[in-house]
Amino acid sequence: MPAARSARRYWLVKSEPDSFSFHDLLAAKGRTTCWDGVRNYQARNTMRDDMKKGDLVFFYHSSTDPAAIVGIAEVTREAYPDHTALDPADSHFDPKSKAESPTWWMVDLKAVTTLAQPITLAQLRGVKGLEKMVLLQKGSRLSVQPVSGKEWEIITLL
DNA sequence: GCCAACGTTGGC
DNA sequence: GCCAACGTTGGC
Repeated sequence: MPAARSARRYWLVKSEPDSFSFHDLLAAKGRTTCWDGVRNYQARNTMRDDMKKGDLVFFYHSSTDPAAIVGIAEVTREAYPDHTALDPADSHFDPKSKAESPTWWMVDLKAVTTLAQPITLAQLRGVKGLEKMVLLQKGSRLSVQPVSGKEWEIITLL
């Protein structure tokens, strides 16, 4: 038997809906996609080291009006190498990444729930208890980020 | 479209 | 190791 897993953790991923929307995730095979193309080390570390199968993820639409959390997804596969970094034809190609020692990693995400009503960024900014949420920090642009258990509870109860 | 904030790169 | 220059993110 594997050791008892630690408590489920919570995350938030950003996507520009013009590139890949929550609707696109719902339409994907198995409602699942690999979260490729992340090229930020902090976000990479989160995916490679911290996101575990069964963790839940807010799916956030950025650079759109209004920016908002639109759905919930689940981690269904833990970190594996991001193949797009090794493909010269891919826009996310990174010549410094090697197959034998990948620089970039990704997880699989599966759509779980569409929010009946998107929760907008402006709305989140007014919610007590979310003052320290990474998403709401000035200048925050991390595309894969942690959400505390308390923050998750507050938001899902809105 | 603007631009502030941020991460990365590269010269020194 | 510093830091200016650059490219990107993402709200507005």
